[in-house]
Amino acid sequence: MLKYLDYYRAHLESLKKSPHTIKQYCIDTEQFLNYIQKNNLKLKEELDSVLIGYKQFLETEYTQISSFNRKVSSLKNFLSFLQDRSIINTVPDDALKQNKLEKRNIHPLSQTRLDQVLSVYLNKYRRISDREFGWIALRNFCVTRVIAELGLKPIEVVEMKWTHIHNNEIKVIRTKSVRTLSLSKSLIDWLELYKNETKMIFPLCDQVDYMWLGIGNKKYQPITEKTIERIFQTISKEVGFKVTATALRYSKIQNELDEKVDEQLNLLYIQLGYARKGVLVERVDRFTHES
DNA sequence: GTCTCTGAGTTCGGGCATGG
DNA sequence: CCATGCCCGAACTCAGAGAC
Repeated sequence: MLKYLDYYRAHLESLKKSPHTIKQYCIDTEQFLNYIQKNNLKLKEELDSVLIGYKQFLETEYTQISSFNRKVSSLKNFLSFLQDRSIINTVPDDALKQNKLEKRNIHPLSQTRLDQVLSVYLNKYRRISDREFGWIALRNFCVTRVIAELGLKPIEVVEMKWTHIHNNEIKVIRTKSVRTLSLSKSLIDWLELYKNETKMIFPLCDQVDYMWLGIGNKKYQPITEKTIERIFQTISKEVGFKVTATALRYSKIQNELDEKVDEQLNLLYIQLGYARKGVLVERVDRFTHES
């Protein structure tokens, strides 16, 4: 049964699908084939009932509708691959309908919690006398400040470069877009301080444009998203509740919304790096104001 | 215009490796 | 030992395109 998986992978590769897609499709397909095997089902003869059972399995397994839909989507792709090779007769596409997305609430951080989060590395920085660890605390504080203030995603943070900053503005450069955000006076001062401290630790840092450097086994290399993730893991442990970069980003969006009126949404979605207004509107819809 | 699906990219958690 | 990179599987998010 699992031999189909190898054929399928070769098929996807021949279509020059991106490695991400191939990987995800194969994970999904392997899961499907394992399900059939474990339950002693026949793919060809019992396809309709297999699909009914499998959809139920997915539904109970994945509470996120978007995840469920992604699984169904790749299952559909796999089944039409089988159909093209006459391994199955038909792809019953009504059995492969995606579920409707329902709204899930986003809980932005309260101001109190936001302050707690920001103060973790600030306090460390003030407390620590060791030169290197002090610098790390300063770096991590600046990273959290940047995310809280600019609402950046982790990937956008690790790609920040000094030359993207001009006066009080920073350009956030993505594959297909650039947006310019303004920096507060306070943030500029912190970044300036961080830059000077960095020079003390890394004498040659002038030759590196990346803003956020690592101190471990890869000196003079920019940190990765993983390090950002770990910064938030540490913060979570200290404050006693779970906080992620995404939560900070959403909190920033909500703060912006509180200040801006509806018609300015148009500007806001560009500023926050959404390609369409719809995405932001959907997100806004999910905010709850209980906190 | 708005909704749906798809392909691709990002985030997350956790294990292991490495250089200081 | 620490910080952090690298890798993996899995979940989640996003954007383009086509359907309605």
